[in-house]
Amino acid sequence: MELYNTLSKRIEEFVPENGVVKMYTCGPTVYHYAHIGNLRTYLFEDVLEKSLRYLGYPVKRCMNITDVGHLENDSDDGEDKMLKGAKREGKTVWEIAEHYTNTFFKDCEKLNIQKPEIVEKATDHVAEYIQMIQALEAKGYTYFAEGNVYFDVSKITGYFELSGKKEEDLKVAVREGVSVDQNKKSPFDFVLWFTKSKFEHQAMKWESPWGVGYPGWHIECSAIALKYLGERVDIHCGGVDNIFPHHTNEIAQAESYLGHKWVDFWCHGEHLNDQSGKMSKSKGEFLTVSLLEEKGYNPLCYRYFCLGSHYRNQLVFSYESLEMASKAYEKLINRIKEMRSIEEEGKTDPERVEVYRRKFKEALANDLNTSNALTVLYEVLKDETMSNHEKLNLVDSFDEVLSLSLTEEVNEEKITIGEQMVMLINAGEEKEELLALVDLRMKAKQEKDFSRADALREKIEALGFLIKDGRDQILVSRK
RNA sequence: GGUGCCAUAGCCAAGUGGUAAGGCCAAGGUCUGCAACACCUUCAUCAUCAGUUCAAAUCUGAUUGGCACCUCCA
Repeated sequence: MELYNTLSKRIEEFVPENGVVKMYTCGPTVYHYAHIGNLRTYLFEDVLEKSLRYLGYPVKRCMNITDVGHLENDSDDGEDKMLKGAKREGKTVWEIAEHYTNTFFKDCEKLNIQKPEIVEKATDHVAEYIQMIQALEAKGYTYFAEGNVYFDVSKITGYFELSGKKEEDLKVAVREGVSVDQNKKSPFDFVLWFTKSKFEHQAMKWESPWGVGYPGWHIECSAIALKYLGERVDIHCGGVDNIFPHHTNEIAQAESYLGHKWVDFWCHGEHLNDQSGKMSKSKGEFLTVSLLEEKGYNPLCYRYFCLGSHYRNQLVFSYESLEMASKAYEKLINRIKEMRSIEEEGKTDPERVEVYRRKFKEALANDLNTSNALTVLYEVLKDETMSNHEKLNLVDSFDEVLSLSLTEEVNEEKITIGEQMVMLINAGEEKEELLALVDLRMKAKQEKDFSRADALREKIEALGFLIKDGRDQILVSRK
């Protein structure tokens, strides 16, 4: 598989160190709802994991839940995000963390994002952080100033490798609202452990050799990854914003701790933007999965929308685009549903099937070209030399990666009313009622009472079904 | 100020030197009592300029425009 590696800035052949791919993905900070931009990264990671499996690599994946408060910035005047969330909602930080962790996974579920095999909370690993920081301290990579333990960037080389920046080019505190921590020897030094809290009600704090406090915001991922995946990680993912400083600092501390290279591939997902730029929780409309649902969109439309683009391209969200994706997705689903309802004894050309399977794999193996993978899906649907049965086998197989719920079981039933064949798809409990309406409508049509027939069609639609007058049969399917 | 990414039809988007995939929309048509669905047909020379080459959307340089990163962030 070919994958873009942020470390080398190029596409490289990915080969796991030993058989199983050890994959670490930075998880959410659970202080608020995730917006669909946040979710785009998890979507990318989901597709990556599933693609690896599809291509034959077993995957062991770990993700953290950041439930410990991170400061809004590294200096003294930032606000603690968890605490801010708690204040906003009148809950304890622990309640906030639990609530938003749950909603995060619910959102993921709606987008068919599989929960990673290992999910670990930051607050459950304080002992590991302390142990790691102590080890770094013993090796001389840290210093203590004004109550906080800092990582000393000057002690290592290659600090800027991942970000591809030059130290002299980096401006400190260039963004508004970011101020410089005067205790640092170098502006790039970062906090490993805080003991100084200006928050009187700081709820999350722990005993440590440096005093009561809480961990810095880079140490958790490294420590959790080390504990569950061992000393070498094949792929470490996150959003592009994590490249600097989060992942940069992770490399610094983890490799200093280990004394050798830690992560082989760094993979980053680009952001979802709105028309004015990067989507954020504080600016513009707060686009959540629930909001999309409220507006009548199936969350999987959003998944389809993202799959149509490349994970390393910035993608601009607009309702127009979502609408397009939504239509395309519904069409796709209906087309496949219909295919399932039509029995067809076809001739088999195994080579043909293999060609598509190979093309699909090639698309994925080409740095996750999901857009082309979707094209292969459409090619399969269009292929006239294959039977529906074979096509559906491929569709089901592709959906292991695409996860667009293309494989949904169709409950079909053929019923003859008089001379007319009626095909019911997913009729469920409304079956009898539907049949009665279909029957009435047929009679109305025979009597050329079209206004009555139309009224009956509307009734059927009101029940949530579509009726199609085909040549050989009337098709009634759930919308 | 520094750095990086990007610019393909109304929209999304593939393409990485050999003459523009795919999807949505739109238009015309077949079917239909009408409609929906389905199906068929049509719909771009790739931001601009210059260069390299037998050949460029694809390489080089410049220009213009957009976005991002430079300690909240996916």
